[in-house]
Amino acid sequence: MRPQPYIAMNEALYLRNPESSELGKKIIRHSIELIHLNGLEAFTFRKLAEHIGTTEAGVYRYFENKHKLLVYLTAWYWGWLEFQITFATNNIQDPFVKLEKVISLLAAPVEDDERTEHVNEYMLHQIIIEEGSKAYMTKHVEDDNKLHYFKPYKHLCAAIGEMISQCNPNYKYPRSLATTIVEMAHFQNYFRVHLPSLTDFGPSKNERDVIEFLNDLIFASIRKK
Amino acid sequence: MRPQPYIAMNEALYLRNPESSELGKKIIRHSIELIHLNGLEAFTFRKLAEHIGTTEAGVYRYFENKHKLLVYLTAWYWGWLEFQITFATNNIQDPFVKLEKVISLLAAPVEDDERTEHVNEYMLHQIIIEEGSKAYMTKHVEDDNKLHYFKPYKHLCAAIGEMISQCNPNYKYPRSLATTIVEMAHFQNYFRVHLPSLTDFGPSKNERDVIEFLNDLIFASIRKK
DNA sequence: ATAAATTTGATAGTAAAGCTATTATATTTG
DNA sequence: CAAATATAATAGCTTTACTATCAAATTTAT
Repeated sequence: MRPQPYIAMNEALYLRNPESSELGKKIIRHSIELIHLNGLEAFTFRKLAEHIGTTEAGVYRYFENKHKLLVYLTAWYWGWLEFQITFATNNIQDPFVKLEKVISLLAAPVEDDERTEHVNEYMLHQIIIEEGSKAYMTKHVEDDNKLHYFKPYKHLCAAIGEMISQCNPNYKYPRSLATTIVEMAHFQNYFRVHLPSLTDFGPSKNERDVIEFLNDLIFASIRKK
Repeated sequence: MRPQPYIAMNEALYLRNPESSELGKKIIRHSIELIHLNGLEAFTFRKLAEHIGTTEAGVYRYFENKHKLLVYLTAWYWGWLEFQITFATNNIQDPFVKLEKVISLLAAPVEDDERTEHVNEYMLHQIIIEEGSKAYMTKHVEDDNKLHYFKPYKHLCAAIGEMISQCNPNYKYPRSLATTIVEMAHFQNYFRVHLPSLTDFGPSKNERDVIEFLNDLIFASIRKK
């Protein structure tokens, strides 16, 4: 019996809660579809509105601009993923096994979670890989950070850092290693697909290779000494 | 006696070679200044033209659009950095020492290279940290890749991968580890400055911490077994 | 069941970004 | 000095990003 995931969202990210109405849920569902299909650059509120069958002004009533919508989607994703991780590692005692599980969940393909009607997690995962870092790679990161936009991401990284410290309390860089795991889970998969010569995974290979690489990298550091 | 660095640029990146005229060099110099100051998002050819004292159309004669200009700047940076690395590791025999030097060059602050009149490498380095991944995180990566836009980046990563293999011919992921070094040298510095809670480097700490983290991470993997 | 409140749709409009074209004037080069 | 090339000046067009207004529809509270 898998419980219904509840993702608490920062209210500063939206003008009207998209989960509270049909139009709002449509905005989420179709923005994921459109960004997944054409990328963030080509995505506009006008195109989204046309796609949904509403008006531009209608979308603007929910989100101030497309950057906030992207941050909303990334925050949602990290919240959802931490929920998955918590659930999947709940009854694992060994922190090494726990961490291995986390690496798998980060680097393996994500399947659509049917419990969340209006969010396609498969597509959202792809969006996070391709556009996720743009959420915080801006001149206004600091402001956004003060408004706690990145809390779910930071919370997840902190949790992973905790696991690392449990594996080896003397390891000096648990948080930096945690962000390395998270970022590299995505970057290596991105390179594997789009710029394969930057990786050691042939074109025919799959995500297992990325997971093996990360396991090798991370546990060599943690186990050392 | 440091030799004059010559950075060979892919001609597909520009309409007119910016190095071939005064206006062209001004475009490079001032776009670096403006992107460094306000970020890529706020940067437009109109503002650049005003800043230089020319017209928008004048800028468009050199670069098709701001994405190609960004790719040009990143390609230039990676070309310049590989030149620095080649020069700095030229008479080092030990591949471990070589790799350590590379990590330093990647993660330490960059000073302006006075041999290059129209490029401020300090600012350009900051731009690469903050905007660099946007050069290949697009829906048209594959097309851009076919036109060899990312050659300098890939060439540098390949060279680092070579060094890793020299350190340990049995290490299975030299190229993925190379991209991990390059990306993390930038990401950890970005997080250190803008989202410090994602790292283990306090706010007062400097780039040395990032270098130590990377050395610890990389050599644990390579030396293993 | 109906009045009040809220949500949505339709329409309009503005400023800036992104890009192209044309012609005149400098400047360089042959 | 003529020819070729580079730059400046101006204009214009489409799209993006965003705001405002008002009417119609739907929900909710009494």
